Amino acid sequence: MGRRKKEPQNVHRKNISKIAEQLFYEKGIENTSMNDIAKEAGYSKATLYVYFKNKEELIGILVLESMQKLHDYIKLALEESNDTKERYKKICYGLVKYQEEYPFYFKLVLENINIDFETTHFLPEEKETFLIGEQINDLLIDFLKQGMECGEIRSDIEVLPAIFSFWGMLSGLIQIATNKELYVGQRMGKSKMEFLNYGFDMIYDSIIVNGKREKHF
Amino acid sequence: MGRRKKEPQNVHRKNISKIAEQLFYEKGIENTSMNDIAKEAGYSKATLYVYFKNKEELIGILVLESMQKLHDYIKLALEESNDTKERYKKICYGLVKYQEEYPFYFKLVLENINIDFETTHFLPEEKETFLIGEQINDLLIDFLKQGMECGEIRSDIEVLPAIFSFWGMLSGLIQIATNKELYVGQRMGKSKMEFLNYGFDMIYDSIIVNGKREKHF
Amino acid sequence: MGRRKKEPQNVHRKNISKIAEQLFYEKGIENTSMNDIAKEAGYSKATLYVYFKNKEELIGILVLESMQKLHDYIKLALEESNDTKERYKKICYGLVKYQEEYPFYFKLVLENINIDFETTHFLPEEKETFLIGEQINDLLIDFLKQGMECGEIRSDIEVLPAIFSFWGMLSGLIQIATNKELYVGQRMGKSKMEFLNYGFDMIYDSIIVNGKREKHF
Amino acid sequence: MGRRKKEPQNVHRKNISKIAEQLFYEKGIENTSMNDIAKEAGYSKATLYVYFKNKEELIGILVLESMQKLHDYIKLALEESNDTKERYKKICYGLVKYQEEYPFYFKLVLENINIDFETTHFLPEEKETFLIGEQINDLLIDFLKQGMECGEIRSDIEVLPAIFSFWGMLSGLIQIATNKELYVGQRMGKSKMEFLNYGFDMIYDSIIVNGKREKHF
DNA sequence: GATGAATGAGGGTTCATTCAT
DNA sequence: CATGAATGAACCCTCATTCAT
Repeated sequence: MGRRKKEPQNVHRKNISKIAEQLFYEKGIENTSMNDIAKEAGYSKATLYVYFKNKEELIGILVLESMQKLHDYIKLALEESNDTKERYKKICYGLVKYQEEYPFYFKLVLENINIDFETTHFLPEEKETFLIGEQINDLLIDFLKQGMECGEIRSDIEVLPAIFSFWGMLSGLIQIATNKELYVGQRMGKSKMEFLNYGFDMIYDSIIVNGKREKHF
Repeated sequence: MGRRKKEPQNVHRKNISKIAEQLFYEKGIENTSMNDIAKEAGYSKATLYVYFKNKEELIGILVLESMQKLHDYIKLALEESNDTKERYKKICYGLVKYQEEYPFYFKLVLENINIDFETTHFLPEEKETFLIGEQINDLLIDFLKQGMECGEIRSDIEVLPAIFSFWGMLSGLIQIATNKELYVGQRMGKSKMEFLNYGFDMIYDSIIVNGKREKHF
Repeated sequence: MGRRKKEPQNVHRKNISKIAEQLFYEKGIENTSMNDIAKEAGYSKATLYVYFKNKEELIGILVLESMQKLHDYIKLALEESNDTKERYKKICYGLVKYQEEYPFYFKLVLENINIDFETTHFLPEEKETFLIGEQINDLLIDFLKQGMECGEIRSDIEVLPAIFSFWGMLSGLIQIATNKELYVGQRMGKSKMEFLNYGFDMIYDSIIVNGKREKHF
Repeated sequence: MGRRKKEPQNVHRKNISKIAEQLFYEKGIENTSMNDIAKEAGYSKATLYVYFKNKEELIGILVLESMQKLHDYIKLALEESNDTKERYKKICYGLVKYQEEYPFYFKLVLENINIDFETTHFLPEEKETFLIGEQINDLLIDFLKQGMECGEIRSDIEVLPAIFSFWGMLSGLIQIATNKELYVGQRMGKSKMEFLNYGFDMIYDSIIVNGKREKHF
């Protein structure tokens, strides 16, 4: 293969990380070799190491980028509306969009937000990752508080536990919706989005004030 | 080393899979080599291949066993009480117990229940795994239906979607409770179990009939 | 290639280390890959790792073995005679023999005897290597002391510095005799052994009591 | 980065070889990559290949340079005095100085002087290296002959063998003094230089005429 | 002349698996 | 049945070197 056209560094990094993300998602990190990534991306194995110090850094950067994206999605969702339920749904959709765009990151992020608290050794990227995770939490805390202030959300809710429960439930829901999309379609006659909406509403019901629950569907 | 005492096949399989399970838990599947398992279990590496066709089969069987345990836990949970909320909580605790006992498979199972619909190639164990998954679903469907019949659970609920939502939410919750146990403790002053109870109650609230919600905590 | 005949472990280790020694000597440690060794020895690369934990261990064991051999040669030399000069020459010949039999070790050993004093981290082999090095020193110290007692060797000599000077001179001499064998032959008309004897005598002259020097050659 | 100022070729070669020399010393030739050299010297990796055909040539030139230095040291030593012992000691100190300045090449040179006789392939630099080696020999031959003429050095000595023995002994001595500096200090209470002087005197004793030996120390 | 970019070849090491016994 | 022994294939990573600009 001939030499590559001169392109800005960044293009190559993007090329590579894009492919890496794909392969990591499809086969798992451990089962994706640098060789695989190189071949699939059309570079030489050695070239990967020109753009990334090692596999670890490649992963770290992937996670970091994805966290940033996730943060942006949620921030945007909250800015688009003032109505609590609408904002909630927008957040959910943001999460779904994120999951669809960065399926691999999705899994990773869920496993990593804040977890670094327990770790003593931080790579530079990991530190940043942790910070963005905190920012996302702050965004959600604000959302919840505002919902409570305007009387839409139950005031007996504890903010932090609720946020974390949210995270767990929503991500679990999205995960299952993705993994079993076909099954859901065949057995329930629901599209992934329909199923998700059902679940999102279930979750919302759990936090709104008593009188506001609607009959679903 | 001399030959091993003649013991029923099954004993050896159990010995091996027990150790494997342990190691998989401690170090992850990818980071546990057949060598590790053999050494720890006190067999020769080659002997592992007498009892298991390959690593994949070993894993498959482990997953299968764990699914069976999960099924048993849930079945037991449902038999222990007739009160809907109690049964619900018992199911949740069963899940937690399962997660603690088979932390490693927890994720695997979540990704595997039913998903095989989409797969063309089935190992024998995978087929069984799938069947047990179905049985678990059936158990939960019955639970939900009975809850609706006795007027505790909202009747406007669609059974199948609700079950799957449950799965997603509960597993997501448990996952996060486990991954962030330390964080939860430090920032919320809650133990893992306290946090989980909070979340379980949130979820339950979403399915019970309107008037029955209690103030939490 | 078919499977290997069953031979005692030790045979394989010897096979491998023999070849390794050869290659290390010919091309240097750094320029000899495990692959080279494997190919030359007729084993698969992976097989090397059955018999040696890694390259480092292979080297370490090589050094250790060679030190042992050296020790034995010197011990033998000292036991063969009681005459100081004879013993001295026997030691020299022992060194030469050792150099010819283990040319690679020769270099290594010279660089390693005692040097580990300066190192903080010891591999098990390194410790042993060091100990054998000390034993060799002790042998030589005894020899020198006995020579002084019987009035053959100058009594104004400081034992330890003399031993170390010996080491340096003798090994340097042998090294050059080996490296420049051809040159020595062509330019001096001397065989390697003749040249060495010349040098050995020079060195001996420096330690004997004044009146005993002979005219050389 | 902008282009480099136009400077005479030679400056760049010096810059590079200076750094290379340093790194080779610190980490060894094998463990010093062209990358390391380039970075440390502030050039691009590719630029190194503008000034040196390859790593081998870079090393060759370094060796050559060092040989030249050694030659100069010895020449200077001989010019500084007419007294045989003084000249001898000056030569020794010249060698020590050389070893300290070019520790890494010391070994290389010892292995390479004249050895190329046996080699069929000569790089241009290697040829020169060989010639300087010869010149050094000539210097020493003259020294020895003059010492014999003035009655200080034993006349029964064969010049060429003695020279080579010298080389071997002195270099061996210096090598050991360097490798075991710490050990020598701890066990003998001697500085490297004290130890070396001891050894140098021992060697000198072996070539002077019988009556002139002094009691040492 | 100087360099950014790229790479083929190879480094040590591990692993799941096989086969003769 | 159980295993010691062996290995092909793969893994992450590094390096000297080249080439278009």
